[in-house]
Amino acid sequence: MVTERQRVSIFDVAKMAGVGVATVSRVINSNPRVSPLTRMRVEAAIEALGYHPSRLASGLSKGRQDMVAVLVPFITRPSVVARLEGVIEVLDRDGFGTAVYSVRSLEQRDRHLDYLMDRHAAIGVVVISIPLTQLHVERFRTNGVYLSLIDTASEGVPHVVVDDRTGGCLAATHLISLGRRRIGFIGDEDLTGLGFASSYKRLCGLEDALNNYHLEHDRSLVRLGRHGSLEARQLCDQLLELDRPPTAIFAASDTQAVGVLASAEAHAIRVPDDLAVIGFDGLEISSILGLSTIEQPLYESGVEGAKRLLQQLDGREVEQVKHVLRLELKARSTTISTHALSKSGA
Amino acid sequence: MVTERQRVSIFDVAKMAGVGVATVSRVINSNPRVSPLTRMRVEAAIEALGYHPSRLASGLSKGRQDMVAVLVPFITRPSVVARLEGVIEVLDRDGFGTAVYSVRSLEQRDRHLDYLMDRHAAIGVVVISIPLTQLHVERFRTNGVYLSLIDTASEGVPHVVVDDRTGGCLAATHLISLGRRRIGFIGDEDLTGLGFASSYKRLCGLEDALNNYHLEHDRSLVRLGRHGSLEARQLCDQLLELDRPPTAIFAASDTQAVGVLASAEAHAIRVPDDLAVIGFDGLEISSILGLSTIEQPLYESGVEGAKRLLQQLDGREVEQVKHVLRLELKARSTTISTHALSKSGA
DNA sequence: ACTATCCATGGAAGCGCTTCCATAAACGTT
DNA sequence: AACGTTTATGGAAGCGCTTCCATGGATAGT
Repeated sequence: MVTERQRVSIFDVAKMAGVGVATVSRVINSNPRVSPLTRMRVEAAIEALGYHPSRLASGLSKGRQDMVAVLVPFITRPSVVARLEGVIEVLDRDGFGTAVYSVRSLEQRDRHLDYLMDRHAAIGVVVISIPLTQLHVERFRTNGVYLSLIDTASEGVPHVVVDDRTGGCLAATHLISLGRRRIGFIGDEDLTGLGFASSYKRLCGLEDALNNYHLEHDRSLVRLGRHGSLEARQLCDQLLELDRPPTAIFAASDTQAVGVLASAEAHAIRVPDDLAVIGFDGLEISSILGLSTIEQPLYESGVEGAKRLLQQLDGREVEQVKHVLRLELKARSTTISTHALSKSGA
Repeated sequence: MVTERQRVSIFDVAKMAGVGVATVSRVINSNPRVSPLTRMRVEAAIEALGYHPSRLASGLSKGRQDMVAVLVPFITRPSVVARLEGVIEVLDRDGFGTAVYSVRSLEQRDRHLDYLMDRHAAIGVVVISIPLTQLHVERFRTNGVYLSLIDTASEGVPHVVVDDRTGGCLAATHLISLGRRRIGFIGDEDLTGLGFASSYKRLCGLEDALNNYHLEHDRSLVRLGRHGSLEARQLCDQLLELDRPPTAIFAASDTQAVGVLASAEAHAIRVPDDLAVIGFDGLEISSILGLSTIEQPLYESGVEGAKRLLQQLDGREVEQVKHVLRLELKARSTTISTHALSKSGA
């Protein structure tokens, strides 16, 4: 272990500057009640000593700290990361640190949640895409930990979401309007028990659309599996090898749609002629691949979610508990024939 | 502002259990020097009161805290996230929280670094893919903050890296061995001033390979731009529209290779027949797309990097300051004709 | 000129925890 | 039975900061 230099504390600075600790504290916290001369002396001492205030001590003393926790599932998913980026950016701009807690199981969710309930583990927490039980929410309230939800909702807690069901309907309606009738669906199977619901809601949206057109929904065209391109490709293989394969596929995410595209290619099935494909999310990959998709403002959801946490910290009421972001259909070359499309497809 | 319940402290627990605070502290920290009976009484009181120890107070008192900071550039890049995931996982397993600091500019890098130098902002920091100056490193040492580097190196600081240059050589050699002579390169231009070097090193590797075969390197086939599929596609467009377009392209990352593939498709250029394409990283997308690539263990680099930080925290010397992870050529259908390849390509 | 304010400042009491030290009880030893 | 050990436990002093309160000098109001 390295022999450590004795930490320089506020006391050392005070001594060197010939003032009291209270004054040093005022300087650090930009309290105006310090004469310019004194302030300069203190600043000089801080500089000379290479003093850094201890975040821990300050937090303890103030009874509040500058760390916000973010709970994220499967951090490798591009949609999650895009949201996270928005969160981090906003928090950083306001001087808060972001502690990321990754959860991939119920056990992990509860462990982290338990930890965070402690008022001092984080001043507030942002939850991305993980449904919370009413019990959790209650405990947050009891413990006085602020909470902001992204892509998940809970009674009375500020949350920013999109309408997945309507999004699903939008996607399906697009396919139907293109004359497709046999629409396959590839989505997530929730093996974690965490209760992810967006894939399911999008499927409901698909059925809504079918109903609107008085079309029967062939349940055998629905395939659920682990989230991922590889898994989606396998599921799609099953679909395409059916006696009566679908003429269109709606994938619950762009990631899965990529797998669908790969499967189609492997089966030498032409897209969009023989198979129309649409995804969900609007990841960069969709625009590169010319993948039609329902685009949602991921980054922005993070920004918005973080802002709403900050509002609470400031003691302001969040004016609009439920914030709904809009969805946008991006019709590209996996649903619309290329010659009918402008060159770029973006 | 919500009226807050008075926080329950260790003192309340002690009173309720009829013991001293020291004993409660021992129970919390699983100190064996507590009789089973007393332990039970204390635990009951903790439960009854819903007590949670304050991390801040504990950290302050112990003079160490349980938060590790991770500095990451462009958190949305899949390669960065994969590394980050490894880091988080290991730290979490050891009871450490992970504070993520995203840096996209020099200013941000320095601001975060300044902040972290304070011994108490984080017990240690893991830096991913961001070159540090000798000055920074020095200050870390002076301030007694532990440091572990991933995908970047610094004299005397534990780091885990791959040999990008050799990787580049590997990729290029593969292309050359396939009979390709005019090899284009699409890589990163460092607009941030942060000094990312891997793209450049991979380019050097390409030249090494060319030299090995006594081939001339046509510099006009090198195109650098912002990291991203879209940008890479544009750069590739330029290359493919040349009078003498390249017969192979080495992209500095899979993300960029995806852009290359899109460009080739738009130009109706057959891959791999007319154009062989190879990427770098081994992201999931490469295996889905059948993209040849140089695979590096990203997740593992995070794991390894975090472990080395932990070793330092434990006061153990890191045995091997420089840890080199191996690279692996994945030859798939963008370099090798499909019929010569097994079905899956993974 | 005298009091009522205001301001810059220092002292000291916490914030909630850990840990050193002291104490007393329980144990084993000869 | 007297002694040295070991063990469970409590008290109290910090950890480094913020902030309430008090103080004294300067300023302003009448």
